[in-house]
Amino acid sequence: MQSSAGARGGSADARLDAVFHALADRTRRTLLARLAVRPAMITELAKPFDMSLPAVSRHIRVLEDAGLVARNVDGRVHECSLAAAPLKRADAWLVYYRRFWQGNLEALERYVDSEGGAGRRTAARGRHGR
Amino acid sequence: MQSSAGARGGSADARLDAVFHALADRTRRTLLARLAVRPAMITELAKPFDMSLPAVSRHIRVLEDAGLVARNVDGRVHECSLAAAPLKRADAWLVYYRRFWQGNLEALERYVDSEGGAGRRTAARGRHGR
DNA sequence: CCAAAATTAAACATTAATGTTTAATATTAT
DNA sequence: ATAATATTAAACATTAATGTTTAATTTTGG
Repeated sequence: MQSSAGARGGSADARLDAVFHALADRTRRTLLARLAVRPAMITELAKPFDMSLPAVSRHIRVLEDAGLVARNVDGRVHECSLAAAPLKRADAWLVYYRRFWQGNLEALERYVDSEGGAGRRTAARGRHGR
Repeated sequence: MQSSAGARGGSADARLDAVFHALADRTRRTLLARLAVRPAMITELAKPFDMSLPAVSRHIRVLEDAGLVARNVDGRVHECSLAAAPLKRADAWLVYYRRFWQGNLEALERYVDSEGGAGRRTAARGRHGR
């Protein structure tokens, strides 16, 4: 697979940085949700937002750079579509922590035992103030 | 209980923003991985990093604000521990897109089924027997 | 009491992220 | 050829994010 436009290029860490950063914005998440329905062009994607077209255009660019959006230029129209592969990466990162909230204590206990650690449960620990 | 620093407070969107933003940094992801092993105090957490202690302290604060780290102050020592609940939120967001990379319809079915609880929809029940 | 230890607060310097508005660039349609 | 479309590029203004270094603050061990 060649390195074309978005997503690739950096280390695994840099790629995760890009993906999580792309997801850390409501507008961009909304764009992804929209693209999950079906592909659309920039103007169309921008319509629902109370924001200038260039601004949305750049949000899409961020998504594209993270590899989350693929772009197919046809004349003056740029058709964007969802490219979920990088989400798989995010999911793969996340899966490691799933055991901490799934209540699957067996896996956690097994792990803690193997570490011989002073592990405690990670539910809601004490409050804190500052 | 006042709404102090961590996690809650904002809208679902704001919370997701905070979580994804917190994850969009290698240092912070490394901190979480470390805390997944066992709780630790700030100084201890900072040691492995080639960065000043205050800098790490602030990374931890970002994680705390996202609700990903719980802090238990004991004297001058702040013991931090992983609080994975917000990751569940991120995971819940992500799961919607899982079908886009899993290529099979089982994932979609799993998703639709898991809609049960609050907003259950019966549409795709028993579509394609398996 | 006093110095060491554990942390955060302050004060700064830099760079990244976001939005806006106003061009500039291609493409198409008339 | 022109004008209308679809998009990005530029130029700016602002605010957020990160790091550093140098104080404060609060505890704790002697």
